Amino acid sequence: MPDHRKFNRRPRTERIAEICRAARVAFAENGYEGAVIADIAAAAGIAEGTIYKLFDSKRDLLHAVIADWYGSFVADLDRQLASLNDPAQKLRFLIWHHLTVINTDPALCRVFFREIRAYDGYRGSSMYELNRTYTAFTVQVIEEGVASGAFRADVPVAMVRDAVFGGLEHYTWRFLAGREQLDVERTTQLFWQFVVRGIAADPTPDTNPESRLEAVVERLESVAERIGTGRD
Amino acid sequence: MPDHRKFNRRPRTERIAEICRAARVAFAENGYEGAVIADIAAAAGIAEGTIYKLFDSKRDLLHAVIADWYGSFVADLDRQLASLNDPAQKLRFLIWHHLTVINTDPALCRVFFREIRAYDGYRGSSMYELNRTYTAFTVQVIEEGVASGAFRADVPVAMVRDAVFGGLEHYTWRFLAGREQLDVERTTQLFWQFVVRGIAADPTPDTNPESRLEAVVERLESVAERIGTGRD
DNA sequence: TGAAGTAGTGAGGATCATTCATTATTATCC
DNA sequence: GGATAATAATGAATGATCCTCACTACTTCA
Repeated sequence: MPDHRKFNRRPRTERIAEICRAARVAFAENGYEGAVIADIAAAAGIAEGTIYKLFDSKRDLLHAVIADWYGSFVADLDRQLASLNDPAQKLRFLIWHHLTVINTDPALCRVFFREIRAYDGYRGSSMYELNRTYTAFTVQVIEEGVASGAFRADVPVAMVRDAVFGGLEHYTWRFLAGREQLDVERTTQLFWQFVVRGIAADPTPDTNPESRLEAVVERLESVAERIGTGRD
Repeated sequence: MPDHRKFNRRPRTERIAEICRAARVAFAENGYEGAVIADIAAAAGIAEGTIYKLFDSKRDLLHAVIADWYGSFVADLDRQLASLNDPAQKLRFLIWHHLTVINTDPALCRVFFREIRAYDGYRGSSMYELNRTYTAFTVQVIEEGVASGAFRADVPVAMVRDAVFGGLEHYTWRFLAGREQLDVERTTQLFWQFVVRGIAADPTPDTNPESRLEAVVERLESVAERIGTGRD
């Protein structure tokens, strides 16, 4: 006897999960704008209106999808970090981890970069909190390094955090946008070294003292100039 | 005698300029999505259709607006750079310049970050070329520094470029999004030092007189810094 | 068994970007 | 000066798409 039921009724949480699955595919394939609610509904086997019974808006649906994905890799980050001792090595791991996430799901990363962070209500949203939780690991590791003397005391922690995530994001855009390949290991190594060592040439150990003194005097002069001319 | 002419006919280039002006205001105030073509047309004193006679699409209009703005500060960057000698100082200037642009027109920067770079056809677009021209200055300066021995030979140039622009962008988001104030001078100084020196503790322990002298100068420099940025 | 509660529907409203047939104005040529 | 071509401008209509809402189907529980 065929099932003539017109409505396919499901428990709320399962329906939500089904919709999220369909939405994740749609957002990843077409981006936020390009994804169409009607298509997502069709893919989930329901009517358009049903989505709006469970989500406030298309943006709300996107947030649910991203939160789900984001949570999946934030979860056990602290456990993985705990197995490392050296702050510099921890920082290296965090860079590697971030690149791995990007490499694993570039499409969703792209949507996140484009739609979540720059969106009006971002600060104060749960997405923001989740992102803070994620980047807090990096902040913590840097502070740890400062405390242990491995990193300089005058490191602007928030700025370095943003240089790490902003830098990796920028660098990986050619991978996120085009078809270029991302070499996680190599990129990790290069970026990590840059962050830890900067770009200045290593101070030459045994140059003659006079030239070093000269360099010091030059710096003094520039100090004097700054004081003298005051604010430009 | 009143002018009964129904159409207000203008030369093509002037009309384009008028539309761009109105569009720039609209995009800055409401973002790309939020800006409405009908409103832009009204502000420019024309009918909706006229915009589509001069621009292919809303996105095309956005590109025109951004290109115009972008070009205005890329133009004389090389002239300004030429007045500096030291690669490190040039790098400092580029960071300062970028922060100044952000500080001067945060609304348009926001639209640029959100809409242009992440957009599908970005690579290969004229926007992309313009951006390359802009960031090429940074690449050039870093390469110059490598050649002169001021920067290490193994510096991953493209990566540092992206760390600079990506890092500054990330860092300034709190300013672009909220109402927080951006301290250009201080941010320049901190970020520049981070890029040049990295975050690792200086390897040379202060046993010999010269390095102790250096430490003293560092303290002097930080005094000068405090004096320099002491206002506001 | 019927009433209350919950899940689901899909046509229609609202908002825009975009098109196009048409009209108005200017330039050109005889 | 008038006809004609070229150009500028119009605004109503189109279509895509998010979202609402009055209503229907199913489930549970008294």
